[in-house]
Amino acid sequence: MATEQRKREEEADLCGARCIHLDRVARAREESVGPDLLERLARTFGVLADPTRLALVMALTGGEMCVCDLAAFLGVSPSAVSHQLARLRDLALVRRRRDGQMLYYSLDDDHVADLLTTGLAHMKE
Amino acid sequence: MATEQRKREEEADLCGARCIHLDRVARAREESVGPDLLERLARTFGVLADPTRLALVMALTGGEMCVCDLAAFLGVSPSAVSHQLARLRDLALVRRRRDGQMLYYSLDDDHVADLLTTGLAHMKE
DNA sequence: TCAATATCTGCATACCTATTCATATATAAA
DNA sequence: TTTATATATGAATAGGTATGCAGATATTGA
Repeated sequence: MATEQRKREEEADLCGARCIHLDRVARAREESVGPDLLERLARTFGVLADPTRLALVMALTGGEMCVCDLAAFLGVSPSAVSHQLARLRDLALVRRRRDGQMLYYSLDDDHVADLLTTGLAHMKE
Repeated sequence: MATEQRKREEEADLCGARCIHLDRVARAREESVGPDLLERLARTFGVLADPTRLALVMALTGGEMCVCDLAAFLGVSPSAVSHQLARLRDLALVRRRRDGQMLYYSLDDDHVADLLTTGLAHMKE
């Protein structure tokens, strides 16, 4: 970790920029989160970066739905929806409940809906 | 718009799923946002979907920084940072202020920081 | 006006991802 | 146990994207 920071400082001299405010760069480093958390957070936002999948998540804010409901709503194949749901599950954005042959999906917690409302609030300005 | 919904309903019969809860699908449609807004929102999350660019935005939560500061902090070329900042500007996530030859970037509003904190809160569970 | 610095942008490439198809798994009913 | 339905998953492909490089633009100062 410390070696990586050193490496970055050296590269700073090589990349042609010489106007660096060392204090601000240092503070940004102190406040920065670890690479693993950063990676996971980026993938979480990445899940919301597709219109189809975003519509899927927004639909679930109204309550649980099964895979075929979502496929009908989105106008895509159940297979595509299942792939997308697997990504959402992998990042713990949704959870599922089995009832017979069907699986009902819902949002994992309130944070997910919060992200949508905050994002929408930013649009309206 | 109405024709598009009809099309989706027809496709629902073709894609092999027959367990549809029409009421839930209908409600999801009523509550859904327009495709343009959906597209823009998806691109907004997409901007936050890259670890490097996410680190960039998080750095700006601590105050404004110029391009070379960010390049040094991230360990990438000023060119790459500039490309990324262009995307962030395009979606109004950041704004810039010129002072002489340098451009200082900062977050556009509090929503951006809110997205980060909500996302991080979701990680810690 | 000319040179230097900081930033921007078009192009090319390597990587990532969304979808479809085919197939596998799981549950229910006959 | 066989069949049908609902969902999951691996592989392949097409489209999107992050990056670096080269050149362009903007501001400053001589």
